[in-house]
Amino acid sequence: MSLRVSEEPSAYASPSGGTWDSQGWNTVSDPMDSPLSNGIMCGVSGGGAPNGGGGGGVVTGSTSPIPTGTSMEDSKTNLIVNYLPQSMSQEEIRSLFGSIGEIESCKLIRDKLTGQSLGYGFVNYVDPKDAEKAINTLNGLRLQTKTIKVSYARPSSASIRDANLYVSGLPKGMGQKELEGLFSQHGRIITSRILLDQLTGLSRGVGFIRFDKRVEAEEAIKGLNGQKPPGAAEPMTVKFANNPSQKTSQALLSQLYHSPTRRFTAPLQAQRFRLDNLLNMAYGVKSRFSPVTIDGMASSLAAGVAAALPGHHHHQHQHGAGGAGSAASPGGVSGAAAVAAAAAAAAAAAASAGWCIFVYNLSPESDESVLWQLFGPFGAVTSVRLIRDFATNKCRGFGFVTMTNYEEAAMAIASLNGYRLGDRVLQVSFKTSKAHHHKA
DNA sequence: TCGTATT
Repeated sequence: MSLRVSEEPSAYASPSGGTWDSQGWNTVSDPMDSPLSNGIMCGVSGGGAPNGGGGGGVVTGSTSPIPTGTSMEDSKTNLIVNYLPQSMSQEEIRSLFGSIGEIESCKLIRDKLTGQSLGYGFVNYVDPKDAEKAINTLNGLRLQTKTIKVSYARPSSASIRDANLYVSGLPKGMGQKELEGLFSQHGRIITSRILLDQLTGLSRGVGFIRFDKRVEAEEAIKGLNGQKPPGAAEPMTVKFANNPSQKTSQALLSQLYHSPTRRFTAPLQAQRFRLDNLLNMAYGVKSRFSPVTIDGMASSLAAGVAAALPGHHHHQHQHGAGGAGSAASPGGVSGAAAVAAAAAAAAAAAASAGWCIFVYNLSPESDESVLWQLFGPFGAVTSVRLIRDFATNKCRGFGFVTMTNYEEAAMAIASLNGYRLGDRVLQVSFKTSKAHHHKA
């Protein structure tokens, strides 16, 4: 069975740079306004606002990290991590959660076709104490526009799949608690959310309910679809939610399919946007100023961009006659496949290179998570490294953070340099000795 | 009238 790719450019294949993962600076909170000690929501919350008052404010949802009413015998070390930023890789997750304790295994769930992150993953610790510590320290951590959720994973089984409901026609005045009250008679609710209008913050009258078990969701549909909520004038619609990622798979494939011929003919500027768009779609790489260079593919583009960047000490690449177009498919045998491979290579390079930032005047008690907390809200963080004293294992007062995108790194530096952390004033700058850091 | 929660 072959893959059918639409000939029509889909709305998602627009080269004009629009992405469904719209992350903007407007959603990045000012660190001055949210001290670290308040930036993390710990443990079991009694149902307070899950978004920490910041972020996009598009949705409201429950984030109780510990499954109530379930024995935890089988989930003392294995965690599920939800609401991960689109650009976060498995290795970044390992880096983040590895700062808590030894990890037995770690897996980011990806779309089978495109490799796109589905926004959640699993971290299994060796020691149950570390799993508990990860929930207490990392649940509610804000990374980019997301607030991650860290909770014990339920035992995997078919009965808990496809248990997510989409509800529309809710009274605008109905809140999350009332929504849960309505649905809880049919089973245990894992998450609920009501979508809010971006501008007004008011309910859009639609939401999601995820039950623990699919049978519970089925019963809820039977009992509530077409019913009027208490006091409501109109009936609501309750149905299974769309299966995620279908649309994005199509979009990426369509994008790849339409790319090859244009790669040869488009002017340089257009090609740069196209490459960026490809990266964006493939891995959520946002910036047009990625420091990545891809040998034989886009090195001249990258060099050209690099030359225009202040404070960028990137070493010069020899850009041969091939230039930007030289990586396109040989002989056009499999254009889409070639571009897909090139995009994958570019994205892999993007994931392993970046802008290295020097952070000075950290307290001896600091750990890696503080670096994630400080820099995560500004954009894609590839890795953090806290320098410790060999004997005491205490922080020697400095560390390094690698960020994927120049603009995000620059914004982080501008914002965090001089930031008061406890009784210390941080010094934050691009690392000066080397151009940028490549992970081993 | 649809965000990304079970390897």
